[in-house]
Amino acid sequence: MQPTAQISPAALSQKLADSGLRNTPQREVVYSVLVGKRDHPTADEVFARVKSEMPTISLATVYNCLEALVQCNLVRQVNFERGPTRYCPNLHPHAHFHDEATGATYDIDLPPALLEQLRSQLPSGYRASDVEITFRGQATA
Amino acid sequence: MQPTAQISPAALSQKLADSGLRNTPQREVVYSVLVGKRDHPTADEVFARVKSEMPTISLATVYNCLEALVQCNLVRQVNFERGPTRYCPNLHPHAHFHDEATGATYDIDLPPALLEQLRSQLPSGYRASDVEITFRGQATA
DNA sequence: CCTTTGTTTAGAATTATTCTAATTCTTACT
DNA sequence: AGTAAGAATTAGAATAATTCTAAACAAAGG
Ligand SMILES: [Mn+2]
Ligand SMILES: [Mn+2]
Ligand SMILES: [Zn+2]
Ligand SMILES: [Zn+2]
Repeated sequence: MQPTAQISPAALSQKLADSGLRNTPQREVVYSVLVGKRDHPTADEVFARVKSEMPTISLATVYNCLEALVQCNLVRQVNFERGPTRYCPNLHPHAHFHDEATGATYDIDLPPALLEQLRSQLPSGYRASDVEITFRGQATA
Repeated sequence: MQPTAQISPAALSQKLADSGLRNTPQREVVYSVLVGKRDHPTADEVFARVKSEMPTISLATVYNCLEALVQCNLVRQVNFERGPTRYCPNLHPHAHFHDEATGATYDIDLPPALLEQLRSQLPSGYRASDVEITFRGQATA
């Protein structure tokens, strides 16, 4: 759960450019907030964290920035039931564990072979671009 | 994808009673609509189908009935991203395939051994009461 | 019957998110 | 530099799914 390799501002700009998007101070700070505390915050939580660094930013902009980061594949959206969307900058394929008691979310690494095994369960004709795995329960650690 | 074994009204009543709930005509028709067409309908879709049999039912009641059926474990809720909750009367452990193009949802059976393998990936201290697996992609069948 | 408790219902409220339209910023040309 | 065009930001309104509220209705038990 240690902070992931932060990509450089230049790399961020490049990734955005690859999707036809510009870099902006808002996008940089939203991204840095996400990598700074990888606890799968909601847009509201990101907003609160970003405001302390950039008090004039608006919630709409936070939503826009998050959308931009998702679009250029620097951030993943994570959903539990109908709760607010959460944001995850961990790009390695991984599953999520949602602790029902505390609401905390943990990344769970999965061996690629297991993911392949899962995919292989699909009947022919089903082409999956993505597999999403969520554990729900209680973490006593 | 054939209609699953319909449980009898008596069994439905029993299941409801087990959770301290009564059976009602509304709950029976909501349940029968779900088993009648197992395409993972939303509450709105259930509402539309139920209305043709019971035109006076309200949307609030459909939500209440669905909640009751979920509570007594006759129906599962299924969510894709932030879309409206869908309802599934297939009680066997299974995954879902969500066709991005058509919006259709298919049940995918999984060998219990594979589910066990997934669970075994959890670090000690993580007790999962539930695993949820969703494929996203395109079904050409 | 009468009471209690559960259920249904219509409509209001809530919540997360998206949309709108005005302003500001960047970029690229002249 | 000066200007036009396109992008991004912003505040606030709108939307959509769901839940809540409070009143009416129904069933069950004494
Ligand atoms: Mn939760
Ligand atoms: Mn879809
Ligand atoms: Zn994650
Ligand atoms: Zn299903």
